[in-house]
Amino acid sequence: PITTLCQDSRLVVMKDRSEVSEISQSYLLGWASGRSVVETPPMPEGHTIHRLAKALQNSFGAKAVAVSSPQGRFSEGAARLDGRVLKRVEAYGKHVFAHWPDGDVLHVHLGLFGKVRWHRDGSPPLPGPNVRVRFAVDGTAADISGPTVCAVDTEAGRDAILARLGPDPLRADAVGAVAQHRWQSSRAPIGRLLLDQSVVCGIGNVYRAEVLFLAGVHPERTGQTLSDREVTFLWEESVRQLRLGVRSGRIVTVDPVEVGKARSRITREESTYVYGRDTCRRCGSVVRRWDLGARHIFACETCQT
DNA sequence: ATACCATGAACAG
DNA sequence: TGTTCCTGGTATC
Repeated sequence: PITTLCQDSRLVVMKDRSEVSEISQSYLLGWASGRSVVETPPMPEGHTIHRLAKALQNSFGAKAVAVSSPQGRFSEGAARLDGRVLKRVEAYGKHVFAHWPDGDVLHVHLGLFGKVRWHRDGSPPLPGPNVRVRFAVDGTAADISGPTVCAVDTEAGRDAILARLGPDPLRADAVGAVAQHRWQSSRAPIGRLLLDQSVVCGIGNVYRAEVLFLAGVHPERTGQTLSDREVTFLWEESVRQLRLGVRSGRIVTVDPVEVGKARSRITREESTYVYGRDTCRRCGSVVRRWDLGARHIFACETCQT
């Protein structure tokens, strides 16, 4: 049997490798090596980043952390932070900020390729050649590779980044009305506005397609044409979906009852109504796929008007 | 060995 | 709008 520790500390036991993909390909690693390894999904959206911040806080907060940069591209920053006590880790949208004494703030953005591998079995393996930064305390290590941003900043720098971000649906202090007002003031298509992190932050390409589907709104609709009811729904559904994502560690936007999976595992293919699909999970119509905002967008033109 | 693709975003013009 | 940067899994030769 293969035993793997999840990021949320659940222990999963699998019979063999074939069960790995059913449970979560990107979350469960280590079956080959016998190690307990957890990995963030590739191409993270806001929910993954909030989970990451919590995991870093839990494992390394209030501890003296060994910080290194095996890859070498963050050697200076690592040397600056190495051995110091990590105060607090927070997430805002898709950004992670790790706060250290004396106003140092490690800013990490995983971007499209960034990934975190956890080693919790007490003997972390040697880091791979692309590990930008490793956090290690006792037997636990977190390896960050491929981030688009990994830099030591200041508290003021962190504040400046927050200032150019829209409200984050996952933050308790988020003001949804700010995003709703921006949407209704814009002539840009709502499908573009949902990816614009200065309007609302944390939503990525999957949640964009799915939240628009759930609202019954076509991605090409101009922000200005959206009713109060529609923008309210879009915000509240973003909050709901992202929270579900934080809880489960994966994006599952379908209603399990609607798709007849109330009691069984929902596979990746079944987890969305339109994203990445050929046909609509609700009505069976052909899903249209095109480019919007330099990304693929998916929509059911029967369900979304 | 190589190509291609992806849940991101800054930047040039 | 197009280009660039970051990585690695899968498909194709």
